[in-house]
Amino acid sequence: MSDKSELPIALRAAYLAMHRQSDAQFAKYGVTADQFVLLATLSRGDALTQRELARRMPSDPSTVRAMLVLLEKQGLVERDVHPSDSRARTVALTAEGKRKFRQLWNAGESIRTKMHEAIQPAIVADVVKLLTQLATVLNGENVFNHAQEA
Amino acid sequence: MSDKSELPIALRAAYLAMHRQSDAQFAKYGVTADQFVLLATLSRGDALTQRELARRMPSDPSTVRAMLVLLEKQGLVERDVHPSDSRARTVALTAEGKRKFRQLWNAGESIRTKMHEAIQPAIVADVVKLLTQLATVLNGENVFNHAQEA
DNA sequence: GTCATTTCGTGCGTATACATACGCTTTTCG
DNA sequence: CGAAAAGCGTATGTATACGCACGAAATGAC
Repeated sequence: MSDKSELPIALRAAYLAMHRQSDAQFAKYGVTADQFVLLATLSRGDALTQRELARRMPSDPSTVRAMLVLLEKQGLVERDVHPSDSRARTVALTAEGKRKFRQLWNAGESIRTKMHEAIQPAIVADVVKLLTQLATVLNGENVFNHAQEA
Repeated sequence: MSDKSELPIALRAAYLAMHRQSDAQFAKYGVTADQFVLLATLSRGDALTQRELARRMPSDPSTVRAMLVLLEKQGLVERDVHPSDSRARTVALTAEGKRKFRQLWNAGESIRTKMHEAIQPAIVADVVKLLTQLATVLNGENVFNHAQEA
């Protein structure tokens, strides 16, 4: 209880449960839970570079590349050369990608609803803030001061 | 905000941050974050079948098998035939596995501490309960009644 | 007792997650 | 201007995560 092991365990169990359910739900539409995350990220900021897309997911650039290759084959995303930076490539949803994402969004509603059933509505915002702080602290930047790091 | 997308996003971000930090921390000892989870689970219930081990992690049996093969090569776990069920195999930590786990536990202390810095001590137990409920609901069993499922 | 069902471990295939190294541009700075 | 540094995408390798199918053993139904 005070061995501090419960929080990591519970976080892992919750995430894996969500991921599994999402995969199962989205499988009917031929995409994975993580592909959904990518499509959702794109739908909220079109024409991102692969790097920026990876940063926002958040995920690894080389992972994102592999996902983009698959999604491109499915015709859901499109990659073009960056207008000003010839190193970079911009990524955007295709028309079909946007359509598919709307479908997926609806298909995922039951999962989002389930998750909100587990938490009292009044504290959902607090939980979100808390999880975000958890991520922030773990990623190294102290919440209270952005100062020195060993 | 009320589109219910923030909670899944925050949960994902928090878990991935924890996983990355754990991997980085444990890499010095030649094991991964997930291998640590497996070793920890074994240390709390020795001589489990592979199935039971997978159930407790929680993880997929075929994933666990792959991990066991690697850990066996490292001499951290040992598999024997089950005394009464010749289909099953029991898994247990070796002496070196126990030693290694103690090392890993200490190495992980900074991460557990970091996580607890992000959450007020008074509500840690609530957060754990909440995450556990999240997992329970997602895994299908309603929290309030264990009744009919479509 | 026999046979259908369930359960256990395994093997295979696909998709993520990440580290690392590499080639190529862009930017920076002397 | 020109060399060094940093940034972007790519390719490869390892470890998870999971579904699915298989053979073998245990369990149930009758």
